Amino acid sequence: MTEVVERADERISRRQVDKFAQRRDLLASSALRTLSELGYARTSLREIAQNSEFSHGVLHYYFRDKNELILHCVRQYKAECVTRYDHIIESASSAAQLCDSFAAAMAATLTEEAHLHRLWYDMRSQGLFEPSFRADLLELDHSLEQMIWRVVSRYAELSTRPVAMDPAVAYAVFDGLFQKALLRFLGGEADAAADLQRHTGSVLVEFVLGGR
Amino acid sequence: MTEVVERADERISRRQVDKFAQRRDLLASSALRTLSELGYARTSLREIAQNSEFSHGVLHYYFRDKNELILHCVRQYKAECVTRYDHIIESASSAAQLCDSFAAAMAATLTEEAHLHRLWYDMRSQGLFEPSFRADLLELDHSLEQMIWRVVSRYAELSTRPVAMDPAVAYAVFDGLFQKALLRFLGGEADAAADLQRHTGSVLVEFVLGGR
DNA sequence: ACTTTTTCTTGACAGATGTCCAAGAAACCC
DNA sequence: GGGTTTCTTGGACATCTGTCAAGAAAAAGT
Repeated sequence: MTEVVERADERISRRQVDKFAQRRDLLASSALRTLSELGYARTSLREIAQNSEFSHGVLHYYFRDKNELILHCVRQYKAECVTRYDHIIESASSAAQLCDSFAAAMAATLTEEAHLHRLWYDMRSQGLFEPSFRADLLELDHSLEQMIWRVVSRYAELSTRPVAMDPAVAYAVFDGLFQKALLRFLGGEADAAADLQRHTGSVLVEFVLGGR
Repeated sequence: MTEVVERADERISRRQVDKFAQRRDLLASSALRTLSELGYARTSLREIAQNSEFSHGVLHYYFRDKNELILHCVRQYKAECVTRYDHIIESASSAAQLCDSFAAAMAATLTEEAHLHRLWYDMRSQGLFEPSFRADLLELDHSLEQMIWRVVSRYAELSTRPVAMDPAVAYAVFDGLFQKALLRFLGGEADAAADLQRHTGSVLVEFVLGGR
C-alpha cells in the first residue's frame, strides 16, 4: 500500500500516492461506463474489469470491496456534473437568454448523456435501500439543488425580481421534469427532449418568480 | 395449466382460473414485500419464496420467469395506489381543505408506506435499463400523473380559477418533492415529512393556479 | 375406490458473483 | 545488476443465482 504519505523522501511517496489515486480514478471511470450501461443491479466486478485494460483481480488492490469502488464512482461523477450549467449562468446577459440556454442545455444533456443520468437515478434509488450510500447521495443531491438554485437566482437577478420558490421546490420541479423526460427518451419517444425544453422554459418564466 | 378457459364446463374452469390468479396475486404480494425490503438488485426468488408459505420451485409454476413475476408485482402495485387521493378529492368541500388534506396525506404515506415508495422509485429506475419493464412503468407513471391531475384540477375547481400548469409539470413537482422527502426520511431526518407537507401545500397554493 | 389432474417440494444443474491469494512481472532504488 | 517494493495476473474458493425436472402430495373427477 502506498497510501501513507509520512516518509522521509516525500517526493517519491507523493508521486506514488498520485499514481495510486490516478489508477483509482481510471478504474472508477471504467466502472462508471459499465454501470451506466448495465445499471447497478447487473454490474459485476468482472464486467467492470473487462471494460478496462486490467484483469478483475486488480480491483481489490485499489479498492477494499465493491461498495468502496462504487462510492468512489459517485464522488467522481459528482465532481464533473455539478457545474454543468455554470458557464451558462456566467455568460447569459439577459433573463430571456438565460432561460433559453438553460432549457436548451437540459434538452442537450438529456440526449447526449442519457446513460449517465439514468445511472444517477439508479444510484439515488439504491440509496433508499443501502444506508452506506445515503450520505454521499444526499450530499450529491444537495449539490445539484445548489446548481439549480444558482440558475434560478441568477435568472431572478437578471429579471430584477425576487425568486418566489424554495431551493427545494425549484430543484424538485426541474428534477422531476428531467426524470420523466429521461424515461420517455429512453423509451424512444421522439418528443421527449423537445417537451423537456418547453417545460423547462415555461416553468422558469411562469412559476419561479411567482405571480406578477 | 388452467389458464385456458374454453371448456364445456365453464364453472369449473372458471373456478380453477380464479384460484390460479389468486395464487399469483398471493405470491406477488410476497414478492412485493420482499422487493420493498431489499430492493430490486438484492431480491432473489428464493428470498421471495421464504417470505411466503411456499417453496422456491412454485414460483416457476405460476410465473414463466422472474421478469414475469416482477411485472405482475408492478401491475398489482398500480391497482392499489393510483386511487390513493381520490377519497380526499371527493370529500373536500373547499380549496383550503383539499390543500390541507392532500398535503397531510402526502406526509402520511411518506412515513407509513416508505418501503413501498422506495420500491416504486427503484423499479422506475430499472425501467431506464430494462426495456421489458418500460411499457408498464410508463403506463403506471402516467396513471400517477392523472391521479395528481385530479387533485390539482379539483383544487382549481374549488377555487373557481383555472389551472396554470401542464399535467406533466404538476406531476413533476410533486413527484420531485416526494422523492427528495423519501430519501431524507429514510436517512433519518426528522423534518422530512413536515417539510414535504409544507412544500406540498405551498406549491398548491402559490403555483398551481399561477399568478393572481 | 380408483384414476386423472392439479399443485407443490425437493434436489440438481450450470453459470455467475465477491473475495482472496500465490506467484509472476514490472518498476524502482542503491 | 541485484535486491526490494509495487503492481498485476489468473485461478481457486464458497456462495448464490435462475431455471428446470422428477416425483410426492393433494384435489378433483368419475
